[in-house]
Amino acid sequence: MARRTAQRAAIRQVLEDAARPLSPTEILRDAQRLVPRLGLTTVYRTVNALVDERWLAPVELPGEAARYELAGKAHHHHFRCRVCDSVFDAPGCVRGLDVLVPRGFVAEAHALVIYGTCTACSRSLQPAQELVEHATQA
Amino acid sequence: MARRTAQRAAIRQVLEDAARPLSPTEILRDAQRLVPRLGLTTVYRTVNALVDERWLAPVELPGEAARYELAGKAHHHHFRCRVCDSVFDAPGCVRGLDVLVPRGFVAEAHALVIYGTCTACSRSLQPAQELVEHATQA
DNA sequence: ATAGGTGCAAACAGTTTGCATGTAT
DNA sequence: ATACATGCAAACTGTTTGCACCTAT
Repeated sequence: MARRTAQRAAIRQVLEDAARPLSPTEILRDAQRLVPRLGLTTVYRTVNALVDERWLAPVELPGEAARYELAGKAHHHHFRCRVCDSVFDAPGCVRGLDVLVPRGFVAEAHALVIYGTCTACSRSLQPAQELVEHATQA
Repeated sequence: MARRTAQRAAIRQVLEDAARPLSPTEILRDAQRLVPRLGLTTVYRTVNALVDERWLAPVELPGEAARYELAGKAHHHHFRCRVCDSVFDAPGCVRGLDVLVPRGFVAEAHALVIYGTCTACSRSLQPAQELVEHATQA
């Protein structure tokens, strides 16, 4: 990461502006508005480099592509909307995780993902669900 | 899953005997002791079928291949050993997850993975770590 | 006899790497 | 000028699919 290039600036910009963790393809899509010729390879290479230098933190999710967010945030977890597939930060943590750790095991870290419906999708889902039920009954 | 075949019997056997969730390759390795000609394709197909008919439950992990365990267990979570990469059940759950859910979001499910060192690896790690420190200092 | 199952090889998706070209320094 | 960065295409890994052969029913 020795040079200042347009693509790197664009990628950093996108991640700084992001309200939530982004996947490589999301980063590509957003950053291409700034640098249209940007390739997915460069996104991967840059993101990996930014993770290595601790500017980014990977947000890994069960059975899915990792998302990336700015490093250095306070300990938190993530919420994944099942409708729009977006991932959001869920600030805070819970106590008493120790009771889950089997005897003799040593816990060092944990990852928690909450699945559900985000605000925007809850709103637009209401009418959609009615339609589905309607269609199913008909 | 209409027919009773040697490979399916072997796969089921392995999963019934397993003390912890297994990945497709782990299933293959173990089941090949019973049916040497077994192929990975069949493991995938069978596992997927068993998940469809709710005999198996997938255990999906951040950034890793899914493991599979018998369905119908009580709600629980998982512990992943960073030394041997095995996954273990972590019985129980924690309360108070709701506080993490952003306002307006609707939570439906959650997944929790605890990372650390399992009993067996904690034991064998002690001498190994000393070796590492020794080597590093030297 | 025949529908269903198996295994190989090929297809696939997501990610990484090799290499020739381009560009910040 | 030159080392570093980019983008394409090819390689790779884990998983799925097509197809000819096999086998439980």
